[in-house]
Amino acid sequence: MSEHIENETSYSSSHYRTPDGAPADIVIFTITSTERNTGKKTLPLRELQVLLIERKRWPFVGQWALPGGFAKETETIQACAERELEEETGVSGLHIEYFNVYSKPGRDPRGWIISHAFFALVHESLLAERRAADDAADVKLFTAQEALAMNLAFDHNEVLRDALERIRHSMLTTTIAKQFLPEEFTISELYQVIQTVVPEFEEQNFIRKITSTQSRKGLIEEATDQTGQPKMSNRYSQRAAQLYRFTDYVPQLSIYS
Amino acid sequence: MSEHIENETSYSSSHYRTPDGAPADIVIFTITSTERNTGKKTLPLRELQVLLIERKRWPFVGQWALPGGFAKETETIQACAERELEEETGVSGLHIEYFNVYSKPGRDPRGWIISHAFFALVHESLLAERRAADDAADVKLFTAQEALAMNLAFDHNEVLRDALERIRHSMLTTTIAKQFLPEEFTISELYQVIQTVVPEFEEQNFIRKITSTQSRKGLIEEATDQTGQPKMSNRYSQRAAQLYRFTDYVPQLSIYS
DNA sequence: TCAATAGTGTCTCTTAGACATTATGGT
DNA sequence: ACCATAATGTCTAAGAGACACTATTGA
Repeated sequence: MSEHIENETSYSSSHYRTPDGAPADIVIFTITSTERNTGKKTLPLRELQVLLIERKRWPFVGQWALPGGFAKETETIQACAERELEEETGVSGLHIEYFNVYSKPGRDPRGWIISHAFFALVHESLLAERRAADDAADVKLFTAQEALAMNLAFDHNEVLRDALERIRHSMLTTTIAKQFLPEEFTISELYQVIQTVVPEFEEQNFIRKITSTQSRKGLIEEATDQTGQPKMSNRYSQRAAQLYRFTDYVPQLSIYS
Repeated sequence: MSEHIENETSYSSSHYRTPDGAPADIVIFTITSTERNTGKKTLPLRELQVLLIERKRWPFVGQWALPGGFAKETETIQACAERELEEETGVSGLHIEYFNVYSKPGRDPRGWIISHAFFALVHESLLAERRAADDAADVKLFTAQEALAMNLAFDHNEVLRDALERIRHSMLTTTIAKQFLPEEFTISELYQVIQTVVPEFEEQNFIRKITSTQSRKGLIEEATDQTGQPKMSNRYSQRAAQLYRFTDYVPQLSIYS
């Protein structure tokens, strides 16, 4: 067997070129809801949005980019990403997930810089507050389609595309929908959130399938008040709708069963 | 909004500490089959194995580690991993997949070294040949359990644990089983491969579910010869078994439907 | 009373899940 | 004839999928 690179590259051989930085970039997703002003109560319009920042320094001055920053030697890449996310939202403990590394030579004019990409799912209320509190014009939400059509800095178009693919897959296979919903939500809200991220998603008998606790093994459960009475909401319609909450059940999928 | 790190860390500020290398480590999985020597034809014993190398240099001299090596400035991390995999197997074009980054401070005594972990799925024939052709004693296959119980170099125990979790999940949700199977295989072979990676997997009516093309949408199809006759195999039993092949159908899973 | 959302009835066909049973063919 | 593997029969209960239908209530 041939020598392994890791043996050849010993501690003393510092004549090898080393990277010029290890950044984390974050695709911050949120779903905004805007009221439709008909006379009647209606379901809001929901849109999948991405937070971008306008660059002020070389390289890519004036272009929009994903937020991010360089990791320090004393922290993990994940910690770096969490720190950046907190800087953008003012809140910690949000859902953040690593999804890919970007290392194409020349991707960053500043040198050999391998970027680590995360996506975060944030409830709109957090970003709305943040934007309101800030008067800088260089941070904005764009719809996913808008952002994809822009000419982003670095290879961020590719990063964003990959992130979208990932979130679409996760939306259908995990319970990340809860990141975009209040603790207690109606079936329509859940359905709308799924459709916002995955427009192709369509289930005629959605309410039936998801509430038939036998097959879904209790993915969601009815919300009740202290007296055990079912909690209802009429924020979107005259007729009140049952509120549900996610349980902690983690569904296991399989193509073979 | 506060300044972003990426703006503060401009091209000229090279006073920041930079990483000392960007390696890729590869968890090379294979499934070995060993004949049971009963008089009768039987299904072979299958085991999930991992390729490890014994380190010859500082750090962790004499300890077992995952194969890997440092990326060059002129290649992507993925290309580096593919190169390493080809060095181990002598073959290119194998299934290789990125799954995580490891960046805990101090994980590598040589410095600030952020490692990128891949897993590869290799048919046993490729590694068997390789081992036979090579007289070095520092490359070996271990069963997954053995490897996990060892004290591996760096944080490779953690990497291996994560890789195992990932491959177990992928085995049930994607068609990676085909990486461990010949082009045409029997239902028992497929079942055995799945069970080797995911011992908990048990389906009473496996053959029925997977061959009922209506629900599985033709995940696999019967292998036939030139005349359209079904191809059979009796390598594991007296009664010949139908051979199947994977189609290119990619199943879409959802917890909501 | 209408609009917009919430939810149920009903039907057919398919699938899940559990077990029992039959098929094959070399040693 | 036996054994290990391959495959089918049969039954029940549950679910998928399609569509029509009823329920609620503020403006």
